[in-house]
Amino acid sequence: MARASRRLRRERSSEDITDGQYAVLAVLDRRGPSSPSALAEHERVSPPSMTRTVACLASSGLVVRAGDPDDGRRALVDLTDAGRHHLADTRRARSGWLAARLAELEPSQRATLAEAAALLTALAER
Amino acid sequence: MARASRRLRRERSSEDITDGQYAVLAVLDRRGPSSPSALAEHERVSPPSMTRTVACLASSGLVVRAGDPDDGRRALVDLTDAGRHHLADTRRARSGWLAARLAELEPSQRATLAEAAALLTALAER
DNA sequence: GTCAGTCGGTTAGCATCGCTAAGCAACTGA
DNA sequence: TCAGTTGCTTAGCGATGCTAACCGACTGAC
Repeated sequence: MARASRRLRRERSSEDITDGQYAVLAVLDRRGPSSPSALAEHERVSPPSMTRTVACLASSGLVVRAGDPDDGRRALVDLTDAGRHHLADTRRARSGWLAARLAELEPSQRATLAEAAALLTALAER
Repeated sequence: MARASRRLRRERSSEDITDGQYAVLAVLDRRGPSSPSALAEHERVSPPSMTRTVACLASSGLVVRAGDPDDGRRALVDLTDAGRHHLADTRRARSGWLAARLAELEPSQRATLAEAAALLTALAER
């Protein structure tokens, strides 16, 4: 996994958004506004790490932080329109190399990878 | 993959050897003495990064660097006895959590993960 | 034989990303 | 009302990745 991750990273080196930031944008897109701690738990990262990631996205204008009206401690992070567009652009850019590699595989091999991804996701939640 | 990696890392946080260092020890054990550049290529890492990893292992006495008698530029990295022992210890320590999680899966699911690992290894080599 | 170019490895220095410790403000319950 | 908890952030460290630049050893053309 580590070797594959490093190999993949090489293909994305020219992008202006990091891996962790992209993951957060994707989660916000799929799940809607989320609190920093919910994002941290989902990504299996400590709250301070998520604070930093969110701060970076916010300073780029891709997300906004809003206070929860019911609980002054709580914050809610949400995508901006710029964030949504950026997510779409990044998705397009990232699909290139990996999609080409996946296309070279047998359908059953792609299925194996998909199943393994689900297993790893479940494993990460233990 | 990123989430699973971070989850796994939590289980190893108390160890005295890092992930990359462990990987290098394992490669040396399996393949025998190797040059830094061969190690770097295998791990999909830049030569300077591997230099640092090897230097750290060497200063811990787990590997030794020897010059190639035929080519003065070349270096060969090899395990010391301490390195071999350390590798065995670390292997034992690391197997705990993951082995327990894997034991909870169906045999077919473990097979899926094994196949996926092979596919990812091949993918990393492209 | 020599000297320019290449090659393997390293050093220097930077960015990112993970963490823990500690702080602050908001909430909660005895 | 006030002590404890909770959610988030700030501060600061360590590990890991990179590129640029350097050095000594080799190689090949002359």
